[in-house]
Amino acid sequence: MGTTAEATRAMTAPEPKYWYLRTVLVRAIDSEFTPGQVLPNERDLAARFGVARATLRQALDQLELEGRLIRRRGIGTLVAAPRVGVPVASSVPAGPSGPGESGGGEEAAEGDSWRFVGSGPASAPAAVASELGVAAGASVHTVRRLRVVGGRTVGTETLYVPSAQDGGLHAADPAAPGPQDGRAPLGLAGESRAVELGVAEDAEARLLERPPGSPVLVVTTRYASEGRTAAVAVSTYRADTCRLTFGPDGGGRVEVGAGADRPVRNAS
Amino acid sequence: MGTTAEATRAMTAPEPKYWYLRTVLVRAIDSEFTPGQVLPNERDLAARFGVARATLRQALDQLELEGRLIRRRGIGTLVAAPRVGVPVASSVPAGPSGPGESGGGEEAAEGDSWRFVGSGPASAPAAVASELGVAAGASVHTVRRLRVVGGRTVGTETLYVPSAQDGGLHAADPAAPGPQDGRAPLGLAGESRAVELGVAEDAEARLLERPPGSPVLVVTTRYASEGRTAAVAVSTYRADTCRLTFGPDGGGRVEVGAGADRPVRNAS
DNA sequence: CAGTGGTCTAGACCACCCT
DNA sequence: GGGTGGTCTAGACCACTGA
Repeated sequence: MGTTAEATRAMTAPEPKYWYLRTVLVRAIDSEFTPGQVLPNERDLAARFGVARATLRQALDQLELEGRLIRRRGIGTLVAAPRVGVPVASSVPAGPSGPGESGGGEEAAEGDSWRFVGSGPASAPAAVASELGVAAGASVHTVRRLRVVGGRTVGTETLYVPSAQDGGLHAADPAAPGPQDGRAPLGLAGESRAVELGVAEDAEARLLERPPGSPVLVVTTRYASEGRTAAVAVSTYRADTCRLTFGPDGGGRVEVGAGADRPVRNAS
Repeated sequence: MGTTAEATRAMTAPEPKYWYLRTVLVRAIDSEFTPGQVLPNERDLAARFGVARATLRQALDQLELEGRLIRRRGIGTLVAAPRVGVPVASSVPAGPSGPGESGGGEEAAEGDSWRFVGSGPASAPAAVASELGVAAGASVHTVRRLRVVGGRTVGTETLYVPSAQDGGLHAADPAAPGPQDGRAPLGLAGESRAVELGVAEDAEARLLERPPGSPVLVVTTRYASEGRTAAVAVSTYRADTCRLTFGPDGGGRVEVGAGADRPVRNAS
């Protein structure tokens, strides 16, 4: 019984203990726990599995990275709810009954909005400068806002616009407190996006209510106008709680718990 | 001298050592090293900074997660090259001079293709089943392929198609070895995608030439036909080396080293 | 073989939360 | 105060690489 796992562990380059623990914990979480429930504390778990606490923590680190667990200092380790689907606008005009107050949501936990934080001039970071085609360190106009879903801050966004063109674009200032639609800031067409993994720096971590170093999904959006990049937005989303959704249908409404619960990656 | 950092460390909830180390290393990497260069070994670095090796490793873990470092057992710790931009097709018809052989790339390191791995029936994982609207565990047709960029395997993809409709769709089998275009498999419109963070399981880790538990970007694509989901594809991309690009322009060609080197996330 | 990163241990102290 | 997760240590052994 259960010899399968142990046999695997014995031969062919022994599986690390922490990876084995992760497997066991995944099964336990999926079958015997429900979201919000607290797991036994780390010292107990380590003792129960007969490993050092550091080894157990290595397994928990994995599960937290996968968004299956949430660890809170002073509280305990909780089973996480499925990730919330966060629409990343895709040039889709806000449909009838614009989002923000939900127009027929599937869950109670709606409420998708942007919260204005601040704006002002700043010297363009290297990457942004090259993207905008301005000199490195040149002064650009920035707008900072937060993405709030279901009362939780899940992301941040900084919009960079060359100071020169500010006048023309600022007319319909996109990130002002007002508009809560998921549409593209600025009345521009031809966006292109890139998504990659990053970690939250100090200031950002505070905004996202996470410790520094927490994984985030970094979305870089280029807004093109007349063939040139008119603005760049850099957004970061909590990787633990967010599933970014793209495309025509995902462009408007927050999905929570809808659709697949977990990414699937076991063929055969 | 350097009192700034230490003063910060002293007051206001002392910054963890590993986070401070990360900051120092980031600066060193960006200024004094070039991609491919090897760092001093962990024991030396730890001694140099006056910390335990485990603490230093915590800092290196962060940097590896950010894609700034690559650690190879038996070799050393290398400075990573900027992430490669991997186009995620967006229903854009392959332009003239279809991708695959490059039609005017900006770098020599081109070569973007899919490599067929295998196909066959499989019982649908829960999440896929619900997405396709079939019974959990129902038999579905699967196609597995690898994304190869510049000779390196950077991603995997598993396509799930309900067995019932197989006949009709299979006519233009999309994932067969032949077609190397970045276009959507199946001649379907109305895709929608979701991106989230995951970790590579054992089999997948081998395909991606990474240890189990490595972070991956999981892309779930729904292919709609006549308002219903006709197929689901689950792709995973190495989070350390990939920057996923979306949109009209990013839809065809691999960017490497083009554009921004690093995501920018320091407004102020 | 020597050198590297990967894993694991046993223990300590700290920061935070709740009662 | 008592319990929790977060950080850090000093040391050990293993697995892999390359000469």
